[in-house]
Amino acid sequence: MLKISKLTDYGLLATMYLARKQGEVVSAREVAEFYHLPLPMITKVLKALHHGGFVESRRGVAGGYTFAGDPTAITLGQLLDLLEGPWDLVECESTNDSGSAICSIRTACPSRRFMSGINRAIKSAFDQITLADLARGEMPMSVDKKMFAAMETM
Amino acid sequence: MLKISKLTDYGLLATMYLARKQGEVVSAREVAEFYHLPLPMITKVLKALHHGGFVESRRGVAGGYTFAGDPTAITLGQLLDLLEGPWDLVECESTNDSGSAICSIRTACPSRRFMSGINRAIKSAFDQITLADLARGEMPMSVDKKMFAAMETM
DNA sequence: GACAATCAGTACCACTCTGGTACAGTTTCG
DNA sequence: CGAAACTGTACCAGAGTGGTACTGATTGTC
Repeated sequence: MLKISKLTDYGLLATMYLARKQGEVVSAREVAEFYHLPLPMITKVLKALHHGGFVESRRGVAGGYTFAGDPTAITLGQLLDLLEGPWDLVECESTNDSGSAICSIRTACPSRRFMSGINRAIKSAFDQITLADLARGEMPMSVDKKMFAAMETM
Repeated sequence: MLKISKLTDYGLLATMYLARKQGEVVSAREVAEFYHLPLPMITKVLKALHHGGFVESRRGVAGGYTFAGDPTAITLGQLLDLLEGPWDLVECESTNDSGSAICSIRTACPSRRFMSGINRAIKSAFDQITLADLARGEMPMSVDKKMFAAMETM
C-alpha cells in the first residue's frame, strides 16, 4: 500500500518530541498523552528506539527516555531503517534469509534497473533529512541534488 | 512495509511489455509466460489497466490487449494511481469516505507539514517518469528539478 | 453451428501484516 | 515496601495480499 506503518509514524513523532526536549527525561506516558495515542504503542516504539541506540532510557520512578544525541547527525533514513525494517519498493534487490535474491527473473527483468534507481533516489532523499529538519518541520534545500545524484548512478 | 504490491508490480511489467510491442495484440498468456508469473494475476491486472483506459482489449480467438497510446504521455504516477489506488506515506492528508480528515490531531501534528512535503516530492517524481522511460529502463535527467520544486512549496 | 481461445466479472481462501492489548518481570526512588 | 516506570514476551482481531476458481460473453476457425 506504499505507506509507512503507524508504528513507524509513532516512532518518528516520539523521536521528534524527545529531540525538542533534548536532555530532559520524558516518560512514555507524557508522549502518549501529548499525541493522544495508546500508551502501549508508544512504549513499544520507544523500546525499539532505545534498542537502536537513538534514545537513552532510565528506569524507575521519574524514569523515562532521553534524547542526548546530535539531531543533525541522525537521518530520517536511519530512523526508517530501524522502525520500518529493511524495505524496498519492489523485491528486485531484496534477499531471503540465506542471502539469495527472491526474484527469480531478476537478471532478465526489464524493470529492475529502473525501479532500483527510484528506490535508491528515495532512500537517498530520506538520508539527507536530519532529525533536526524533522523537528523544525522544514525541508533542507540541498535534498534535490543528492536525490539527483542517486538517480544518475543507477 | 513501504513497498508497492506485487499486483502493481505485475501491472507495470505488463504495461511495459505491451508498450514495447506497441500496436500488437498480445494475449495475457504471452505476458504471463514471458515473466513466468501466474496467468490469473496477469489477467486481473490487465483487466484493471483496460478499465483505466491504458490499454485496449479484444476478445475472442487471437484476442488480447493492445497498447495504442503515447508512451511519453503516460506517467508512472498515473499507473500507480490506478494500480495501487490512492495512497499517502502517512494518513495526515488522507480522508475517509465522507471526506473529512482521518487524523484527529492533524492541525497540531508537528510532522504533518514535513511528511506531506516528502509525500508530494515522491509523487511529483513519479509523475515525471513516463512509460517511455520505464520501457527504456532509463531515468529522465530532469526529474530532480521537479522533485526539488515540489519540496520547496511545502 | 460447434468449438476453442480469449477477455470479463465475481467470489473465495489461505496467509501475512498491522494495530492494539495484556501481563509478568525488573529497576529506581521515596 | 510500594508506586512509577521501563523490559520482554505473547497474544489477538481485523485488514490486506497473493493467488485460485468458476461462470459468462465474445470472436475466429473448421
